[in-house]
Amino acid sequence: MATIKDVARAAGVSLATVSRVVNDGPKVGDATRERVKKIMQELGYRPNATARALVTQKSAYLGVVIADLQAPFFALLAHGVEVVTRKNNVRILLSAGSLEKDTELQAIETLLEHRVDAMVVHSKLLDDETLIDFARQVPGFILINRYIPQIGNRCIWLDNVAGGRSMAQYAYQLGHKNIAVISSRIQIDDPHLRVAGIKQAAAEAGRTIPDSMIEYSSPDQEGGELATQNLIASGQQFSVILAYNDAMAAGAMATLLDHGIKVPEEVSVMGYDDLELAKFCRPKLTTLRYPIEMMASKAADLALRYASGEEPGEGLTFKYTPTIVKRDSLIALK
Amino acid sequence: MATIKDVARAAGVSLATVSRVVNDGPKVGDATRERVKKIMQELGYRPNATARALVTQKSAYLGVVIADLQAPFFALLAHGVEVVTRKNNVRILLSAGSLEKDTELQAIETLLEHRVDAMVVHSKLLDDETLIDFARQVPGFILINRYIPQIGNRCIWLDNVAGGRSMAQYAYQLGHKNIAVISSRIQIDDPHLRVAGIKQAAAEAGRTIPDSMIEYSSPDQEGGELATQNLIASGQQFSVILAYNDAMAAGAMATLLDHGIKVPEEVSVMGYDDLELAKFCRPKLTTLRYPIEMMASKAADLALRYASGEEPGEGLTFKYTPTIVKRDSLIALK
DNA sequence: TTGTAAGCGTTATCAC
DNA sequence: GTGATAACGCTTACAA
Repeated sequence: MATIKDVARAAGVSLATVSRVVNDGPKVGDATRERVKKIMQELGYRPNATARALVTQKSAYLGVVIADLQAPFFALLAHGVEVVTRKNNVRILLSAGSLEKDTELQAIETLLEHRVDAMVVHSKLLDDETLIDFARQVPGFILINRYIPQIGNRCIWLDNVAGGRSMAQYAYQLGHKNIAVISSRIQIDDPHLRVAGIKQAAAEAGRTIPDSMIEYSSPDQEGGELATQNLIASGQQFSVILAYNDAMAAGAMATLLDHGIKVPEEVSVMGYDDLELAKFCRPKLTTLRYPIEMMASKAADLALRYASGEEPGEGLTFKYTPTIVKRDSLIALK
Repeated sequence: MATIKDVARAAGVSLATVSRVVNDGPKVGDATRERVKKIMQELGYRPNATARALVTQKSAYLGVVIADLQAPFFALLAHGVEVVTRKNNVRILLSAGSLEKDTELQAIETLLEHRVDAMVVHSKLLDDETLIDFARQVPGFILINRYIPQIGNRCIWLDNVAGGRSMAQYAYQLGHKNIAVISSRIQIDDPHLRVAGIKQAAAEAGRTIPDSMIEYSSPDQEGGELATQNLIASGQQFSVILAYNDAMAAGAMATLLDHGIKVPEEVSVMGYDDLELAKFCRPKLTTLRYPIEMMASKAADLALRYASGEEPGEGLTFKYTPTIVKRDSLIALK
């Protein structure tokens, strides 16, 4: 592939001049400029971004660390980032960490070796300390879906307690008394926070949710089915199931239906995330909207700005609160 | 950030020695190796991948060009690539092209400026010529979802004609006589090829599908709804709708149901893609499986191998054929 | 086993 | 306006 040297030679000018032309620099004669441009065209010259990054000390890369592109949730996250990188003429360097501590660390380290200017990191397994450390090293380091007080202005996160709380509040408000919960057994904070929110709302309503009404399972459709089977088998009475996410909710609905229990007439179901499937399953899922795409865009925007020298505001915080999306799977209790 | 120089100085050795340690090179004394490693640790040294790429002339990047991470189809494609890159310790550089000719070109050019070793490109708008040109320039250039004979061994593609054909064959086989089609109005080849396949099967069955039974609309749920409304409004008789993709099929089912037409008892519906939503919508969608993830993995694998010098076999071809996934939306006509 | 030095393709600081 | 030339951080012959 042709280099700047080849172009210079062919055009009979110096490297410096070609460089100026490439970068639309000032102080180049019109005639020279045209000539050089023509030669670049002919030679199919493409400036080497790697070399450029080396000398300018900025890569124009934004690193993204997520678990797995297969999950629609992460795909949406990545898309939110992509939209703003495209606008800023920055490239995305992708690292999937597949929900293991070492892999997550590895993913971040690799990105750093590639000297990304900025990064948007989704990490649930690394310790606060490690993450704080990275944040101190890299100005453009932004955490998404996690809040660490010491680096609060580098965190974009969803208030999961508020989320759980508003789910339960809504159910109580519609007259439901016996709430069942199907949560995730994955060892991260989110499930606990959401359940805590639910319990808080129960307490505020002068009620309690017994532990026997809370099932933990894998956070997918199958997990939702299993959890719901357990709930039904236990013989307990409930008029609504609050799910950890939309997939589990869909699984719950399928299982209820299989048992001849009408949704939402006999038992209502509520999801969490508002992914595409919430609109496609039947009945359409009433759920909590997780504005992950918007949050990811915000994260990318912030990462890029901090990377280019902007100082993070002191007490700044970027907390998002999920909102209820009313569809057909949750109705008032008669 | 510490450089190799800093490490060398602190360890009292030369650059070369440090470099050898970093690369697990041979001929380094054990004592020296340990000392250098310790210093690297202390200094938090991270080899600069950019500099390394410059001198070795290989970036360890694989570029991916897709339209938009928001679409589950493309997310799956990206995931298929990611799985392979992770295994090969290669990084993904992502470029979204959002279905515009210039943007697609731009995306490829940018990737080339970053000197990706390999690339997996989804391009529907660029001319054959342009693409052939890129393929000749870059050994690791692989096209996905498109077939260009001149560079057949660089193409991973789905046989859309066979796809359309098997949809219609299956419908005829189940006793359906009047087939309606809802296709995509996007100006790419795929819709035409699929419709051609459908017509071919019709001809083979001694039937024809009048143009009035083929509706073109946007390839999403809304488009499916619109197309189906038109079909119903036209007053024509049909017992099955073959859709361009799952989203349109879901839209069709919704509209049929809204009109009090039972699916599949009165009208059957068949999708194309087998995305997640096919399992979540009700009735569950009978559809054609598009093994995009597997195809993407194959593409990445191939790209990486060609990039590292392996010669593309001469007559090699990588054609995939979609298979029918039987669920609940399509039944035999009584 | 270790060190020296050239060079990868750029940009940027000086001169002229 | 244009041209030398020194970096940028690393790898890799070639010497020692």
